[in-house]
Amino acid sequence: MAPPARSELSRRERQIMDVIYRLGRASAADVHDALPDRPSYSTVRALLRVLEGKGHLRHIEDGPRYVYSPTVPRERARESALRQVVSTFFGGSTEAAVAALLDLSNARLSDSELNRLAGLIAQAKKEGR
Amino acid sequence: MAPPARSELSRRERQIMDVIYRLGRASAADVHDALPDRPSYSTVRALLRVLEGKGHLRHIEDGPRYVYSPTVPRERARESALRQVVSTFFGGSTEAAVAALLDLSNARLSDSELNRLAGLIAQAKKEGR
DNA sequence: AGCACAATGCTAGAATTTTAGCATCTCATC
DNA sequence: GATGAGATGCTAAAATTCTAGCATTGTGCT
Repeated sequence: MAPPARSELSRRERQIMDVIYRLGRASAADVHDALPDRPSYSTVRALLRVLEGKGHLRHIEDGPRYVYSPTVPRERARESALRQVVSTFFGGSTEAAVAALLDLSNARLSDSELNRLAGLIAQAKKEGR
Repeated sequence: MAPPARSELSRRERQIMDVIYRLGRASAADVHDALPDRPSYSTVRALLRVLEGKGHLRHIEDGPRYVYSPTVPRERARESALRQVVSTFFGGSTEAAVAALLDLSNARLSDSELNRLAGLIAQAKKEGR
């Protein structure tokens, strides 16, 4: 019953899962609005049903409409996503990935953010992790 | 002629691109070996040709065989990948993403790695970025 | 109770993706 | 220069994905 790995998702399925992770939870209309190359509303609903059938999504009823959310919580999903990126693009080096993140042109971290990160690193060092 | 966005890739295409980014460059046989649910060798070659046609890959001849490499260099591709993850799973917060990376259970950064990162952060602070 | 609005379920067809087989070519070796 | 191993190109068909239309159901308002 475990949801298939993300790498098993088809193109549209992936796009939809991304939208839902971005929004946290979403109605069919929300997904429809956010999707690139918007297919018909009807299509979106069909895909949501497929994703639910495969165990990627669940829904609750909010009045007349369904609100979908991922079965794999955001925190776990993003952990996998990070691992995937680190392994595919950074040869497994977390350090290199962090460095690249700090370099992202649109990153523009504020001083307080940088201070917090410095704190996290200091702590990691202390813990001998 | 620009290669379509990564989000446009089909399932197998994506898997193949991941393999090639992981390896840097790869022959059809390399890709075949690394692919999950290994399809036939012939299938892999067909997909490589498709990806080349779409502008994602190029190849050079190495004696009798083709060696494929991405048209978008690793550095640019990984930047996009990071942006994508940050935006989808971290609400656009680079800080949160870095914190999550440091937390990855299998990360185990060494002291020297942590020191280097601390240096990078100090530098970012200095540069007022 | 009746009506309009907005949602869902289902189903079938189009389009794309994925697959494998077969013919051909090249390189190294004998 | 003939042969075998291993590579590629092409093509057609299976499988999956994607799509939209239509029927139905439910909600809230008058």
